Amino acid sequence: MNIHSIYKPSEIEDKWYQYWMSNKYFSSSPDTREAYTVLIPPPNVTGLLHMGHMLNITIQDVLVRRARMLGYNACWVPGTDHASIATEAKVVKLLADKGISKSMIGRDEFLTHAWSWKEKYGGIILEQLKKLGASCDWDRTRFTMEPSLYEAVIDVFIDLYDKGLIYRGTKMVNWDPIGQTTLSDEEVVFKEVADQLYYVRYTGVDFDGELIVATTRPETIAGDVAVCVHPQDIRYKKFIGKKVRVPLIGREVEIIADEYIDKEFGTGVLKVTPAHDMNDYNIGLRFNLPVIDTLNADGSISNEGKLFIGEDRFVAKRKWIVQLKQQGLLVKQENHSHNVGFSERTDAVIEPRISTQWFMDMQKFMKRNPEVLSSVLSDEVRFHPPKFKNAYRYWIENIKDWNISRQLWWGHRIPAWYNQQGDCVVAKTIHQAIQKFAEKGIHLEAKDLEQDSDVLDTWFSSWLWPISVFDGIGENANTKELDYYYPSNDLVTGPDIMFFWVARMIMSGYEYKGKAPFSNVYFTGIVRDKQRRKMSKSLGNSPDPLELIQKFGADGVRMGMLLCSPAGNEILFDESQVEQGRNFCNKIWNAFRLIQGWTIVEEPPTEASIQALEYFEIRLHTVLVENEKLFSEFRLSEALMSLYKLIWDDFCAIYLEAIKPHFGLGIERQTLEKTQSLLKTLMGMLHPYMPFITEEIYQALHKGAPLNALIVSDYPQPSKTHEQTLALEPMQLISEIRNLRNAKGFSPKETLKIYFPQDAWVLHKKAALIEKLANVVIQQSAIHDDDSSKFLVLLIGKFEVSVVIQHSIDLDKQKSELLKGKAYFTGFITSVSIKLGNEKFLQNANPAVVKIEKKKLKDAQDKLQIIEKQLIKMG
RNA sequence: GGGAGUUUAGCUCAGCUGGUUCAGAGCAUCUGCCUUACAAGCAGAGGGUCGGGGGUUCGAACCCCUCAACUCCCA
Repeated sequence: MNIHSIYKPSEIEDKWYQYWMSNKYFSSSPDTREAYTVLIPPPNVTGLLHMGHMLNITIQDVLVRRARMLGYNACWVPGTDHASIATEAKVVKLLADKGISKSMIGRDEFLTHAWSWKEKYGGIILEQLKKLGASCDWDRTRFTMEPSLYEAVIDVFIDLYDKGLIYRGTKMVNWDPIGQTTLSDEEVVFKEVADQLYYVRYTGVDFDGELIVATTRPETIAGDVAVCVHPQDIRYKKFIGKKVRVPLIGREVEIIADEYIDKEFGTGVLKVTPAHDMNDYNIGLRFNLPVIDTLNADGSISNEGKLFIGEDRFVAKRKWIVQLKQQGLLVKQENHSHNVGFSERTDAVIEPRISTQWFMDMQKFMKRNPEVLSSVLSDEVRFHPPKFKNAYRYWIENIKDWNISRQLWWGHRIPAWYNQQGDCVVAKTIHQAIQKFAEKGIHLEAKDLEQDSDVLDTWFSSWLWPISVFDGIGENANTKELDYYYPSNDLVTGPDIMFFWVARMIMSGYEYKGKAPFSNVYFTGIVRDKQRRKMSKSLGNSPDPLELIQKFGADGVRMGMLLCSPAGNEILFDESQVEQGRNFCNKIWNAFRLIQGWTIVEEPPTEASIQALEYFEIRLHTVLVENEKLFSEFRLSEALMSLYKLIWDDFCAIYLEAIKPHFGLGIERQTLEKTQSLLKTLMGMLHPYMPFITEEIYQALHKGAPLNALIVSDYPQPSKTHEQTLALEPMQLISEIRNLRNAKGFSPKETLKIYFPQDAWVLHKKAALIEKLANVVIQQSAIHDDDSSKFLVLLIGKFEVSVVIQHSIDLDKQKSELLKGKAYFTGFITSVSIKLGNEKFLQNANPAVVKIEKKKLKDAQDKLQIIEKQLIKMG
């Protein structure tokens, strides 16, 4: 058989993906088996596959494929998220390039453009996932804005409104001047910014002198309605109740006092601008101050701003500074760094802004659903790693009302209707709205009504994902599928959306299903480059995932990503990791080639084959048991590593080398068949991680006609008959003989003679294996030669192994090595003896520990004795 | 400003309730090998005062205190 010596993933990957798809192996429908459900964190329709997805999807696929092989009815639901702000921004830009604005074309036409954009680009990311091998049930692909999911969101809104959990209110909210919409608190990202602190003169009106106010935002001075000092501040106590003049504007405002003021900050005097700062707004409420909004929605100065009207806020800021300087009103400026909020989506600097929005009353919601917190604290919903529980708890305990309206068109339109007087009802259709108005005693017609023009926060749809993908919520709920698949099992996502999404899914789960939507949440790390920088488009430090797959193969990439990504840790991506994955594929490929190339002879298995098999089966059993435990703890990378070592070291380097026939000879039938079956088992164990190469080899071993494809065959189970422990001495002996060859420069081709005593039964049991792997011949009788220059002695456990040497050896070096050993064991014996001589140790330590210490002492004494005997022989 | 976490080999990380000869793994490095599956390979080796200091204990990488550095979250 002629198989290429280099594994070529591109030649087989598409073939197997097609095969799995056409055989419907990914699809799931309810049956008598137990369900195993995973919901994809829906990527944005605007998104392209990046390294974060690669990691995330790989982990999910490993879990899903493993569950499928374990006999669960595995269901992995894919889909995408409409991403209001991001998508709308893309479409707006696309239209702007053609000279078209939203207001020119109106809502309906804009949405037509948005939909066609979605149709064109929205599916790209899902196609990319297929290249990675994702075994999603593609027939179940959902989109958060498709009709039934849209309807579910609207129904939930109405339901929560009717329950009194949603209200409309006027509050200070986060305003994104670029997206021109409000944002929830979670969508604001605070960053440390190096800025200037400006000291500005406010001259007294009814007193001589002035107050100096330190501010970072001179452009909002026009909105000042007071200045405020601390009531206990002796510097300013005398001015409280007097008036100052607002610089450049001339407005007279009062000097008020409030505990909120930090006496140490700046001059201890704060200018109060309720329209543009959360804290100022609160002070304004306490003192019943007016609100002067000096900014427009797009961040330019409004008419109320008096100066530089229409200029952008940042331009206006510079102009204000110049003007203040010219008028001698700027005392000084100094460097000052502070935290500034940015829009998560558009990166615009957020403006606090008073506006009327829809909110969800979270305090009330949490009172109805205390399990949202308790389930996580009690591990009913387990976080991996658990350290994220703290952050979750803090967030829930300090939860703020959720601003759910967005001033956008792309999204779920809020089902609220207003008449010309501004009265409002919440209803699914205009007809129902008319009816609800009628119930209030207001009679009107459709033409008198207008629907709220805003849409809902994207997360207000994603939080229903675990239920809505099964059409399990809303007026037309069909609970047949939901009852079977809900709750899902494991959720894999990044810690950055713990509040946005994970927490809220738990909320909707309890509100609508009375239980959490999943049992495990696995938080992946954030993928960074070697310099610990986040992977980002602007830095250009992210490799193109598809190119990576092209170059290293999907299996190689999957393995590379997984090897270095324990749960919750950051993963520092480097191409060398994927290279390791590729090399591993090649190794497996060549093991397969070797086996396929053998010719059969009708002979019983050799001793070496039998012994190698005994060794390997114990290792196999151990790793299978180990893997079960590691999987239960979501320690995927460790499980993979142990599998890597099992295949590379135990299977290839030891087992295959031991059974390998000498050149020109054939393999015993029974050994070959056993070996093929072992390789099948290994392919099964590895399949969840590296689906393509394992399916290829598995099928080839079955000559293309297996009973079941590997993807749906049984996951290997540890056998009960291999509980014995692995005797390490033979392996140690092999390794020491090889080491000796290396150190002394003996050729691996030269067969050495060795001898070990009859009572060294652990070695005798593996005699044939030792002979083959170490290239030695074991002598049956002791080597009688007083000339110690003719042989070397190795200490294996407590057995002396003599190696006959034809070459002259360096006796002094040999002796000094023995002396080193002597010193070590003498020291060791001393320290253990002291421990065992210590009354307190004997009293306090666990008896088992004492026993172990005694054994350690005995072993060390034996070894020391052997070394000493050796030294005496050498003279 | 408040909170959480991290610090173990050159790099990325394991190390469970303090006790096996416990200081580990992979990668990288170095040495020797193109040995008939694989140089994307084989056989070996070296490498760490477990961030610093103090304490508790018969015994500390592990528990406590303190200092330092880094990361994340919240305001």
